[in-house]
This record gives sequence, structure tokens and C-alpha cells, in this order.
Amino acid sequence: MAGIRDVAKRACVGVGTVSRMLNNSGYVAEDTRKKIEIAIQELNYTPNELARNLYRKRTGNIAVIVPNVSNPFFSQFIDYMEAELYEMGFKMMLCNTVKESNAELEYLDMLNRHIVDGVITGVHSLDVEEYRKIHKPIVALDRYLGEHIPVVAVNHKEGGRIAAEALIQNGCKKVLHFRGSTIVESPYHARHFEFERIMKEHHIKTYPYELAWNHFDLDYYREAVADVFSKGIDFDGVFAVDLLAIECMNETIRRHRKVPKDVKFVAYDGTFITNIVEPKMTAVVQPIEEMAKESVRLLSDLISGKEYKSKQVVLGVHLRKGNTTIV
Amino acid sequence: MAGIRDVAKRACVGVGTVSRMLNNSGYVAEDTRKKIEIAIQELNYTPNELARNLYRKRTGNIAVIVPNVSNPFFSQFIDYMEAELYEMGFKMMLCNTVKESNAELEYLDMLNRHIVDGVITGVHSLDVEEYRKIHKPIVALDRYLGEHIPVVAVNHKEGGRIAAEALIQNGCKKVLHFRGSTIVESPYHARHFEFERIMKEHHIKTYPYELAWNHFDLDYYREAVADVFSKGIDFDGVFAVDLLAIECMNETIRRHRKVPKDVKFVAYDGTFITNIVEPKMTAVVQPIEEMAKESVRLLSDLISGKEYKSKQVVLGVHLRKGNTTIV
DNA sequence: CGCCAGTATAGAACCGGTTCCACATTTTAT
DNA sequence: ATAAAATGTGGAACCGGTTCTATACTGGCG
Repeated sequence: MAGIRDVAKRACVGVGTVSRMLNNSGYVAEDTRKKIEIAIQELNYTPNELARNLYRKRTGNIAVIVPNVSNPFFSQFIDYMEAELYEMGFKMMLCNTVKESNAELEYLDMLNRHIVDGVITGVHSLDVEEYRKIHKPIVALDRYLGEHIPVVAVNHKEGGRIAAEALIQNGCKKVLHFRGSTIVESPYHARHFEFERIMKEHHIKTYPYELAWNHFDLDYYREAVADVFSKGIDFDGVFAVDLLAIECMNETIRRHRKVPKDVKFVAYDGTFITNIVEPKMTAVVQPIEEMAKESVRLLSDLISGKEYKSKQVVLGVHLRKGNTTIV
Repeated sequence: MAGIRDVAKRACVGVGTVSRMLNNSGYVAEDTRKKIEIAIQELNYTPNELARNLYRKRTGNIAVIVPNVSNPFFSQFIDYMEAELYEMGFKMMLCNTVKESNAELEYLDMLNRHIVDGVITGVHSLDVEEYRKIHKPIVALDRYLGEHIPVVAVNHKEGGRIAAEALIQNGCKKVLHFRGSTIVESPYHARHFEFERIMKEHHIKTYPYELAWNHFDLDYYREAVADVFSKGIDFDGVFAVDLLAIECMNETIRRHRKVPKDVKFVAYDGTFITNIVEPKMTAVVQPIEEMAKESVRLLSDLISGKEYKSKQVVLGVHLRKGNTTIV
């Protein structure tokens, strides 16, 4: 593999001159430039980014840590993320962490080892204390990791309110409410809290069903739905995350109850899967693209050492009406 | 940031000794080891992987190029991929290419620039000629790129046969057949070819509908379905990839035709979305996990320069019966 | 005419690791 | 006892870039 010294020798110039020409920095005479170009052509030379990065102390890589890419919420997030990072000249390193709990720590260590320039973390597993020690470019997705780490979050309280209001307007009286585990600390509790509060305010009965903290898969959701039905709970409205809401609706239909006539559904997340079921699901939509955009913005500000204005970005959610609610 | 020379100085040893200790290579006396360990602790030293990689001429990064991660087939593939690569000590660089056509070329150039050690490509866009020039570790997913590039493919012919037989056994007489673009050269044509052949053999009418080569998104599929219905095509069976089959089924249901009574559906891919629609979709299931495993195996053989046995891996598919077919 | 700013270049030093070579000391084998 | 082998170590050279310093030549201006 030809190196810059080979090019320099061939073009009868110094290595510095070749480097200056490649980077368009400093003076290079026009005919010198020509000579070097020819030498590069002849030797089929490509600069070694590794050597470059060693000197510059940066890699252009960003690690994005998520629990599970198969989940549509995360796959859409990753999709937008890659586009945003590409736009800013970064490459995306994707890290799944469901498999092992110490993987998160290992990935964070990549910051010290100069493998990545920054990390965007969307997982809720590691002890927050671990992050307190790290003073490197990190952005958290929907999770508080201490004052020094910026957060991109959604307005969960508003999300809970919107969902509650939708079900109330549809005349629901007995609402099945699947909620995230209270074991983990997360901003999303606000959504369930607000939902319950408003329901109580309107004297509407709810059946809160608490889910396990570490399961997001179809099989688990199916079990939860079976559990609910086996208990013979009678409901006319459901609030749950996309996949679970869908499973619940399918079971409802299989039991010959009409949607939305007998039972109304409001999903939370609003990923594409709420649009591929029949009837289309009414959903509180998270602004996934915005979340990706803001994450990248905050992170690149951190990396370039720029003074960023807001350490905390809270994005709004909105209701997308489908056909699982009537009004 | 402390470097290896700082550690050496602090521990009163040579840099070579520190390096040997860190890599467990060569001789290091027990008490020297202790001294160095203490120095590392005190300085909070972490080796710079960039410098290491420069010398070793490897990065431990693999680029995985897919058209679109949001697509469940690719998101599941990526999910398995990451796990496999992690297992082998690699990090995964994820590259989406739908956005720009020259992105693929740019990502391939990362091989020359020593940003990645290998590439696994699951896209069908670039001119095959481009690949012929590159003699670096590349594995193709379901695509022939010349003799020197190993391929992981599925047995599409078998897939086409299985789908055809399923629809025939269900008594379909007029089958709507969505097929991939014939512009790109790909092994998947075998599936459509075999499907059509068997249908013709059984004197069953088909409506082949050719899709654009570079669209895999819901909106495009929706358009295609609308197009078919607007043409008033009359069908009692459908063969299409997951998402498209689902869209088509939903539209069928919306037009008050019964599934599977009036129309039968067989999807191709069998990702999780075929299991979350009602009725569950009968599908020809691709062995996504195997594909990921084999891709990584082939690639790591290429990287380590090992003589690999099979340049071409063909994996089997199977039918998973859902409720969009009767028998 | 002499001085200075601008243009142009070569090559040494550096980034932070790894490996290799030279050399010293200890252990084992003959 | 002594050669040979094993153990242990320091530091130079190297990986392939970038930047900095030193040096030289040019042209414009007082």
C-alpha cells in the first residue's frame, strides 16, 4: 500500500507539500499540485484515515446505544439518526444492549479508547452513577443522567393527557391501562401518572396493568394480553405502547368484539406498525425524527466544544387519529 | 491524557515493557507487572486504540450496508448482525443508502481509507463493475458481485415453489404477483421465475406487477396497491413481500372481501409484522439469523485470510402457516 | 537599492501505540 | 565448569499521516 512518502518521492517533493495539497492548507504552486496529482493517480494512493485520526485525536465515529433495533421505535430512530450523522460527516456505530448488561459499559469505554468521539444512549439499564465519572460527549435519550449530560426527551405528561382526553371524548368508562414498570427511573412515568390523574378526575375507572421492566418483545406482550383476558377484565378502552396495543386489539377482534364500536384503542409511540393494522390505530405520536435531529445537534455541539444553549430539549407529541377511536 | 510513555516513566520501566505487559506478549517479571499496574491506576491510563490500530493496520470495524433499517427485514438482520459481530470482537458501522446513490461508493471507499476492515452489503444499487476493482473483504447479501466476492443467499427458487404450491393447494385461480424489479441483477429473480413457471404449469392465471427497484417504504407500497385496485384487477390470491402483502390485505378487507375466504395471501420474508396483523399472515420465512451468522463467518474468514471452503452459502426457507390461507 | 510581505518548499518532530534488536541476567543441560 | 537456553528489559525504529520550523525566492514600495 502506497503511503504519502511514496507519493512525495515519486512527485519529487516533500511529504509536507503532499499533505498541504491534500488538505488544501498552506501554499502549493499550481504545477507542483499537478505533479502530485499525477503521482497519486499512478500509485493509486488513498490517505490512511487511521494515521490522520491519530494526529487529530478524533475518529468521526459516534456510538448509538439502543436496547433493541428490531423494535420499530428504535429502528426508525436509528434510521433518522444515521441520516443526520451522515449529514454532519459522522459515521454511526450501532450498539444493541439487550443481550448483556455490561455491554453498555463496554461501549462507553470506547470513548476513552478513542474509538468514538461521542455517544448517544437510549437505554435504561446502567446505574446512573457510572455516567457521573465520564466527562465526554454523551447525550441521553429520554433519560436523566445528571446535570452534566444533556437530554432529549418528549413531553410525556402531555402525551398522557392527550391519550386520556381522547379516550374520554370517545365515551370510555372502563379503561385498560398498560404501564411501564415502576422499578426503573424514567421520565416516562409522567405519562402514566398524568393519564391516571385525569381519569380519576373524570371518575373513569382504570385497570392499571404494570409490565416487566426488561421485556419489549411480542411474546411477552402476548402473554400479558392473555393474562388480562383470562382475568375476565371488562374494558371499553385501552392505552398501551404500539405493539402491545396492537396485540390487545387483535385478541379483542378474535373474541368478536368490534373496534372501535365496543372498544377504543390509543397507542403510544405511533411507529409505522400502527398504520399497517386494520383498523389503523389512533396513536400519540412521538417526534422520532426531531429526537434524532436534536440528539445529533446537541452531541456535535458538545464535540466541537461549542457553548450549547439548552442542555435539555423537550419535544412535543401529538395525536394521530386512526380508526380505533371514533371522534 | 496520559500516554504509554507517561506510564513507563512513572513505573520506571521502558515503554516496550509496558506494551508487552498490556498485551501479554513476551516476558514481564511479576513485580514489574505490579509496578506498571499501579502506575496505570494512578494515571488512569487507557490505551489509545487509534495508535494501536495504525500499527496493526486494522480497526475492528465492519460496515454493514443496507437500503433501509426501518424495514423489518433489515432491522432484524441488523439486530442479529450486531450480536454476531460483537461476539467476534467487531464493532458494527451501520450504513443506510436509500438517501443517496453515491453513498454506497463512499462507504466502500472506507475500506481503502482504513476506516473499516470489511463490508457486508445488502443493497442492490451500485454497478457490479465497481466491485470488480476492489479486492478487499466484502460479503454480499443475496447478490452476485463476481466470482471473487462470496455471497450469502437464500434458496429463492424453493421459496417461489413453496409459495406457489401453497396458493395452488388453496385453490387460487387468479393470482396477483408482486415482483422485484428486473432492472437489478439479483438471485431473487429465481423466486419469481419459479413461481410463474409453476403457476403456468398448473394453468393458473397470474397478474405479475413489477415494483420499482429502489423503494421499500410503506408509502410506495400503498401506491402500488392503490394502482392495482384502480385497475380493477380481479384476484383470489396474492404473493408479495411482507409489508406489501399486508397493505394489500388491509385494502382488500376495507373493500369488504373476506380473508382467507375470498382472497388468500402468502407473504415473503416472514418478519414479525406478519404476526401482528389479523388474520396472521401465512409466510415464506427467510432464515434471517442464519444469514447474519453466515455473513459474519464468511467475512471474518476473509479478513483473517483463512481459506474458506464455500464462497457461496445458500440457505433454506420454509412456510409458516398463518390464517390468510386455509390449508 | 534594501527591506519586507507573500509565496513555496523540504524535512524534522510529533501523534501514541507495537515490535524488534541488543544486551544482561538467570537457569538448565552436558 | 561452561555452553546453551530461557527470562527480562530498555529504547530505537516504525505505522502513515499533520504541523511546524527553517530556508529561499519573488515582487512591490519607500
